[in-house]
Amino acid sequence: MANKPSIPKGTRDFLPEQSLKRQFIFDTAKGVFQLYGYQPIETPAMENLDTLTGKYGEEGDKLIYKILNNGDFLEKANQDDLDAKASNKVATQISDRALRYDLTVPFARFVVQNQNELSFPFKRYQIQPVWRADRPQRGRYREFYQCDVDVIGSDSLLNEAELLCIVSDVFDALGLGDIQIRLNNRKILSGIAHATGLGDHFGEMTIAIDKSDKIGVDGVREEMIKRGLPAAGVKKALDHISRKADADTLLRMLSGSLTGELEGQKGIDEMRKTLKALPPHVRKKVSIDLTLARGLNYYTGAIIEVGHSKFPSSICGGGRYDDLTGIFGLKNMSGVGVSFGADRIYDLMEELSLFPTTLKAASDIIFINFGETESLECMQLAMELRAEGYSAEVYPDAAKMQKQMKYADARGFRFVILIGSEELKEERANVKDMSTGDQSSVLLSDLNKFIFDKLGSDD
RNA sequence: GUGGUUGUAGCUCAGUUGGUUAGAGCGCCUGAUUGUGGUUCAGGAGGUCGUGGGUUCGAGACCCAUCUUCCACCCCA
Repeated sequence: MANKPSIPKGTRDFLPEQSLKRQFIFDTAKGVFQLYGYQPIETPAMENLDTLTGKYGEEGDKLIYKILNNGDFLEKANQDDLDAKASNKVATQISDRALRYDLTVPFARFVVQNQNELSFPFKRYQIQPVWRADRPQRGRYREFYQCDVDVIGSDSLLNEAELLCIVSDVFDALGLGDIQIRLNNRKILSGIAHATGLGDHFGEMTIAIDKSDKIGVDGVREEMIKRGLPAAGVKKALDHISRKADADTLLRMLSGSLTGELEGQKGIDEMRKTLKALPPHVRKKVSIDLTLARGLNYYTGAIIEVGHSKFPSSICGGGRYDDLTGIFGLKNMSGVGVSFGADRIYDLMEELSLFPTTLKAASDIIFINFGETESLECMQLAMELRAEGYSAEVYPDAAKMQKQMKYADARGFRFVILIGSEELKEERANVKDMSTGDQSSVLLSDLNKFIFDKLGSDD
C-alpha cells in the first residue's frame, strides 16, 4: 500500500537550485521580450479537445494528452465503437478537453476570442508549460516549458527580422552566443515541389528532406523513392536543395531555376527582405538551409530553427503561419513567432556551466537562536535588516550551536549573527563572515551600517 | 506508437559460472569541541537488490509481466 511515491514518466521535480536556474532563463527571456515591446498573456493548461486536434498533423494529434470526462462518461460512448474497441473514436466521445500541446494554437484561439480587446499588430509573449505524450529522452520531456513570442496581424517581414534579433539577444544574454540559426521558407519548398513535378507530394517531400542532416542526400533520395515519388522529380528537387553557396548567390540561382513559380519567387523575395533587415551581428548567425522543413503543418512562410553544436536537437523554433486564426473564424490574420525550449536550454546551459554562480547564494544573514529572549530581539533586528533590503532570518529553534552553524553553512548565508545573553546585555552582536571565518563584535545600533559596508565593499 | 537499454544504501557505483550474514566512496547522524560551519579523527544509522509473479533445494544474478531511465525510429522545444 505504502508504495514509494513517484511522478509520471517524463516529468520532473525541481529543487531550489534548479528552480532558480530555470527562473533565470525565464527572466532573461522575459526581459528581452519586453524590450521589444511584447506583452504577456496566459491561457489555460487545458483547451477544448477540438481546438487542438487537426492542427499538428496526424503524428502530432497522437501526442495530445486527452482529459477523461467526469461523471458517467461511458454512458455517452457509442456502444458499437466500444465493442469494436475503436480507441480513436471512443476517445473523442469520452474526452472533451485536452492539455495544451504548444502555445501557438491556443494563442490563435485566444486572438480570435479576444479580438475586440486587442490592438493589431498584437505582440505577445507567453511562458507556460505544455504537455506531449512523447517517449521521453534526453532533452525531451512530457511536460516542458515553452517561451513563445509571436506577432499577429502583420504581414511585414520586419517581424521575422525582429524575431531573429530577439533570438539572438536572448541567447547572448544567456551566454549562448554561439548558436546557429537556420532559416528557410515554406514557399520556396513549395516552389521547388511544383517546379519538379512533386507538387502533389509536397508533404512527403518535406518530411524526407527534413531528415537530410541525419541520413544524407542519398538517404533522402531513397526515402523519397520509397514513398513513391517520381524519380525524375526527386533528382531535380535534390539538385535544388543540395546546392551550396552563400545566401545571395543561392537565392539568385534558385530564382533563376524557379522561373514561373510565383509562390517560389515570393518565398525567395521574402527571404531576401528578411535577411536585408537584419543587423550584421544577427545576420552572421543566420544561414539559409533549404533542407529545413519542420513538420508542424500550419507554417506557410519563413521557418526558423535554432541549434547548438553541443545539443542534439533544436532549442528554439518557429515560423510564419498565415491562416491559423482562420480555422477559428478570423480571416487575414497572418502571424509569425518563435518558441524557446526552456528545458533544453537549461540542459545545455547546465552542461556548459553557464549559469551565474550568484544564483545559489541568495541569502545574506541568519541569526543564531539562543533562546526565547534573544530570538525575539533577533526577530526585531532581522526586520530592520530586511527593511534595508537584505535577506535575513532567525533560526526557528534553539538547537545546538553546531547544528545551527551547519545549517547556515549548507544554506550559504554570508553572515551569521550571534546574540546570546552576554551580547544582549552589552547591546552588541558577534557577526561572523562565513566566507572568511572572521568574527567581529558590533554595536547593535551599528549593525545595519556594518552589513552595508561589508556587502557594499565586496560586491 | 515500434525496437533496444537501464534499475543494488540519500548520491555515484562494485557484487565472479545462481550458494551461507549484499559491499565501497561520498553524504547523513553522534562524539572529540555542553556558544561556532567548511578541515581532521573515532564511532554509528541506513538496503524485503524498481515492483509483481515464476524456475530452483537455493535468485541481487535466470525467465515472464509491469513501471522507470536512457538510446534509435517517429516527431519535436
